[in-house]
Amino acid sequence: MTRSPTSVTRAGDRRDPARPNQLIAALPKADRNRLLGQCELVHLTLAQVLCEVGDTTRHAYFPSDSFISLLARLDEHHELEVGMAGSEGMLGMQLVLGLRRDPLKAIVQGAGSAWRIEARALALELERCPALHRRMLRYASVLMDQRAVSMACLRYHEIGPRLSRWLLMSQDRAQTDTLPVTQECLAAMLGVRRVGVTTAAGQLQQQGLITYHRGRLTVLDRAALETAACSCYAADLGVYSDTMHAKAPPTSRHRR
Amino acid sequence: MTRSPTSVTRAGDRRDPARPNQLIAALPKADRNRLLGQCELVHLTLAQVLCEVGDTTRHAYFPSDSFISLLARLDEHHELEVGMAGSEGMLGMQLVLGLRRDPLKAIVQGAGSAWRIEARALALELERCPALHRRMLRYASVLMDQRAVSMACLRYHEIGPRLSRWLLMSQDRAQTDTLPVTQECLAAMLGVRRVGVTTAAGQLQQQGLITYHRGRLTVLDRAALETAACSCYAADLGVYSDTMHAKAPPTSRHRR
DNA sequence: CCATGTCCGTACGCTATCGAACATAGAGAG
DNA sequence: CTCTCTATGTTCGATAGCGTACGGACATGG
Repeated sequence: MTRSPTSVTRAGDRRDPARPNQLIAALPKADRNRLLGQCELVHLTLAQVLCEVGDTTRHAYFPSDSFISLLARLDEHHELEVGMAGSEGMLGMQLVLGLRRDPLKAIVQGAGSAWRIEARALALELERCPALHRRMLRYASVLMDQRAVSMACLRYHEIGPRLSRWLLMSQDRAQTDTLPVTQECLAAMLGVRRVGVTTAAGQLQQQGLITYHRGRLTVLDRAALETAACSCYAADLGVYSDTMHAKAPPTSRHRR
Repeated sequence: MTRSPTSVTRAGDRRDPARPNQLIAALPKADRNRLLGQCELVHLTLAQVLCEVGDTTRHAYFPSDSFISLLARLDEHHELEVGMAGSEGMLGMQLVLGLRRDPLKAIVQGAGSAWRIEARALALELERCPALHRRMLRYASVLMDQRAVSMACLRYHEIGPRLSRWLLMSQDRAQTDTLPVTQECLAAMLGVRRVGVTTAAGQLQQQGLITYHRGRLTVLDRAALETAACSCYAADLGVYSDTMHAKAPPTSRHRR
């Protein structure tokens, strides 16, 4: 069950093999090791469903080179991605907030490995380690703020820029230029028709920013893609950076 | 600065004069009184701006019979309501999460009173009172989940049902049938044109569900309005109820 | 009583997107 | 090698909502 954190990295793909989860990596060494000692390393396969709305949460996941999409469902035909979790984040925030009911559907969008910890073990660690708890709560704040940004984005931005943003966010988390996504899949994430994706992606391809073929999409010109994306991509990064690196306010620690 | 919590209720309007803030009311009596002792009662006036994005948070607010809209801004002309806070909630969640930067713009949508506590005092109380902290974190979870619901709603539901939902949510928080809102204001909240509101509200009025005139909108048939609203209204209530009343998971308290 | 500003109704052209359907072609299985 | 499935491209009409603009009704205050 518990493995040494050094047995963690996996060879065989073109990603940075030493990439840790950023929520864990920045912890004090003792806390980090104790937490990792409670985790097991699991491999997440593409399209794997990690949880459905209403499930009882068994584990939290800290992706290293995998990443996960969080989906809200209205009904059969209407679902929408409301967030992503890669090495910068986690799945299972509800545990940090004291709850054990999965609020969203989670599917693996990028195959790879992740640290998995049991709900109970995480709860114990959170009690035991204030630094961990503080860091997770900051990430909760990031999630809320990013969700607000995404709401405005969803309302006011068009498919092309939103698609570009999605590709950039995915590329950041997948750490690879080639993403295994079909247009059908992209349409579901963005909450638009596949035809809309065909049009938008076709334009990006014509401009030489991306290329794709039967479920393999490759980013060719990342800089140009950043220009094509809406401002929400940069906003998201800014929120993460500002929030996670903000100075602690007075009395949020016993001394400062 | 500190006032007796019994000086709190105000006469002179048609709302339930004894309505407390629900986040505070359910606390153990000692904790509740200590918290209220740190609060001051303030009157919030319609359209008052409580904070802008990026401000340093000075206070948290616990509305009693007032309520507040939370707005995300992309630019001058594009803003969007991403949440509401009435007696069921609070403004200033970032303080609970260990941050002092306002993530959203907050404006008073329904005049009335609220308890206000200084950022530092709240932080101290949160450390001192685990029950308070737990309860606030649950509310954080509610906010996240409701935001996910609202995202899907924004994407897939039409103006009419969304308007109906907004009116119901406002009525719940205002505790009155008549709301002081113009169509211009509704349009800004929903992220649509005023003309779109004119059409949708006109239909609701024709059907006898509401009536309005120059900035005063009255709900006539609440039951019918609930039918006209999208499912997200009920979903929101369900999320709040389920989350706030959920049993604590194992080890989220030292004993259970 | 008039002037001004706010609020609401209506109208016009336009576009992004929808929903559905059909055609083509590559990839994988047998 | 063929067959089948999946991914992609294309087309069609329909529509909800956009941006803009104008006019009328009403309230307020001098």
